[in-house]
Amino acid sequence: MTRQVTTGQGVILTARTLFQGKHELIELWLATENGPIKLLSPIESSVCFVTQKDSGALAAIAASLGVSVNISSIALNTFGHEQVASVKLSQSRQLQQLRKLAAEKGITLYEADIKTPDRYLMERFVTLGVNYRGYTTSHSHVVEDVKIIPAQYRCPLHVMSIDIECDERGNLFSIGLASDKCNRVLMIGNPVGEPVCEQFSQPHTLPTQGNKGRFEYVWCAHETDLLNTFIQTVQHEDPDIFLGWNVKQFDFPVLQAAAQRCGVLLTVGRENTALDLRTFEDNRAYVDIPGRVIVDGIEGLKTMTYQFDSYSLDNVATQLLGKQKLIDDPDKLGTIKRLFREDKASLAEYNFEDCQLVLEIADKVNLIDFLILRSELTGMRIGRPGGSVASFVNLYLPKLHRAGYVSPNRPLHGGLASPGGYVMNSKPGLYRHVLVLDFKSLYPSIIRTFKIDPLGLVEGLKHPDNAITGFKGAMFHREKHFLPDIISSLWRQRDEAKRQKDAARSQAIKILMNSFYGVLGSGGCPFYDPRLASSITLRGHEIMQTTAKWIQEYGYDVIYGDTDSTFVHLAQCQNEEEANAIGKRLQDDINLRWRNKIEEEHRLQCALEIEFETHFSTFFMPTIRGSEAGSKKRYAGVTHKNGREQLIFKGLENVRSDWTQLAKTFQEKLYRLIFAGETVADYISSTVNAIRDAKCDEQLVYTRQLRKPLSEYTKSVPPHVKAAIQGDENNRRSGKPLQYQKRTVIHYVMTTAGPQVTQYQTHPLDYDHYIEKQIRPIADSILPTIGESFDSMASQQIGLF
DNA sequence: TAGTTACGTTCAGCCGA
DNA sequence: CGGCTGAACGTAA
Repeated sequence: MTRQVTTGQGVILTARTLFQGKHELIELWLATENGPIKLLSPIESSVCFVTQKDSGALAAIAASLGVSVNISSIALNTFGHEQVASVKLSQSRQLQQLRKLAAEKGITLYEADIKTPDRYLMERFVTLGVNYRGYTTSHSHVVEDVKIIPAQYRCPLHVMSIDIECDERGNLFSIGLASDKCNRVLMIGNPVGEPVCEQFSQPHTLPTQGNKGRFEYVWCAHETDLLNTFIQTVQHEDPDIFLGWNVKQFDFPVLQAAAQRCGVLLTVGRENTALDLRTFEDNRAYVDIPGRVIVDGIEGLKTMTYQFDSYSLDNVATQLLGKQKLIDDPDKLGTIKRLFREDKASLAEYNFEDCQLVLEIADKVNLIDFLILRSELTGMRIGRPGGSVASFVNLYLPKLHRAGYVSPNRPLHGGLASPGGYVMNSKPGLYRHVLVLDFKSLYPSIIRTFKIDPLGLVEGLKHPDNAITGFKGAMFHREKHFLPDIISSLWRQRDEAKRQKDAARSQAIKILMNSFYGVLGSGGCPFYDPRLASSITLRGHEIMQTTAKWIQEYGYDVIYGDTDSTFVHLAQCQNEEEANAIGKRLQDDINLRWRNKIEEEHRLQCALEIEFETHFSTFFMPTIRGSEAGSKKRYAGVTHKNGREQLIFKGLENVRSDWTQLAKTFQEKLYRLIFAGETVADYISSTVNAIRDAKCDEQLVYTRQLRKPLSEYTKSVPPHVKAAIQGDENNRRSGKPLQYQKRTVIHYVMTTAGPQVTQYQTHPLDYDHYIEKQIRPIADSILPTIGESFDSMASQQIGLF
């Protein structure tokens, strides 16, 4: 067999370790403009480190386990300045065994938790795009003995949206697939309007068209047929990315269970490899498909920092696209089962619609672009959610090795606490003309300016004469550091992305920059050190307090501030133009003063930047309930954006998902009236009347999360838990599946018999409860500022009952 | 298959009247 | 019954 040298470029879709007898291989699947390519690269050994003083003892432990290791000295040190030796194992699977026994004998291994493919890629600085060089043999798409280096490379990826329909036991009804090239619903049953016919167990023979020809039907005789048809379709269409809604936790696990039941191997991976599903005790599932990325829309939106009250597809589609799903009913499962029995055309429509909605949502927010950019920046694989710590390690570790250190291990018990942001006491009241000045990306700018960095801390403590003083005893070396430069580079890239109006790139960079502080303050990060986190946050305290002092010296009143923002009341101000001018001047003055101060006191270049961001023409800062003191993290105000008046709520009931719609609407209208200087007595009394007259019943539903399993509410039983217990009691009695045992959302109302889930409400709504608990507190928090009270205004009504 | 702390509100549940 | 404390939740940044 002749081996031919081949080279090329691609983007990494999946990476894993393969075991071929005694040999280990890295397998990378790439997407290229000429189709998928599989790269194979032999790994000689997997590496971790041990201090040289422990290396003899470790060798003895390895020998006792029969593990063959190669321990050799290397010019690297721990952060504690101990010399280390590299530990090479030919069988990486034995590493955890070795680590465990070593730990029992008090020997620490370093970097033993880094997965082989991750190390392979990070040591080569490869994130997403690669140039490869290797050899092809019989299969032109397989390249062996590969060498890779990073490349700026992109090619289009083929995204296929997938959604399944099934009953509560996971018996499959249909599988919907949607992409640029393939729009199909695979359905168990017979063609719509056709008589029952055995021959339709042969799929693909007669695709009929769905509504308006948007998709084809493929009829399947039974579950096994459906699964095989699904596998054939996937292999034929060969997508790079599967996209779905909760697809990792639901669709693929259900498909896998069905496949096992039917004795089918779910060979949906490239080269007909099988899907790999691992489930854990807490019911979480991890799915891998060799050669294909799996993107969950929900995880993706969360990674992009989108937030929704509910992540149901219906709700997110409504919020983002302004659409409704075909079926929006409380008994969704019942409807789906009925449609499967009686109206398969409608079920197919519904199934396909969901596939399309996910594609549209992904399109709308540029999800795939974002994930690709994130992968390029961090080295996380495209479909991987979270991974802030792993991203940091990916970026930092290879640089650290080149500076002569190995990574420390993460603290055993989560590490010590470290202070967070500075929140100023507020001055409560109703104001005209309040400015908000924000430090842009405060924590990243502090890291940049004051050279906060794990290596910098080690080197700074070693050479305090050439270091910047931090907090909690920290010293940071003036030159030896990585993070400040990583942030500076990201900052430049972000400015460039903004200039090119590349929102996805700008967003991906911002999220990455902002994750660095969180990572350094997390006990889950190997570089965690309270001196790092505190040197960021406590510098933030100093900056906030000094800024507020300066503003007050100019003669303006600082009424509040939180972490990176300062609220300034302009008592003498007459109009918006004047306010804007003052805001601009404050911004420029403060920036100049910080530049000078940091140059003078620290001989550092200031990267801090304050920005005049908002002018509230009217602003309300409440007191803490039942107190004279000003509140924190709760306020409301009116801004003017593009000539349009906008009422903004922060932290108040209006933006809280656990208050009723009644309360939110009431608060918004009440504030509008008060801000406009109008009377409120009529509005309040009419609202109270309307509640008692049963005119607001639809708005009285409470929505709340059950954030842990129902059985774990042992210390107290709050209302939503009471409702959940009673709801599932009803379910149990009527033989229905239990709804509230796991973490979930609950909708309930307050009745004269206490909290009840909406589904099983037996008693009348307790209107007094809603007036006292949803209306009164909202009125009470703002009425005193206009010299009124809820009791005096609602007294006529209350007197009547 | 590990980003953070700070904060306010409501309610349950306990204690002592 | 009121007063107090802590659990639970959701939020700001």
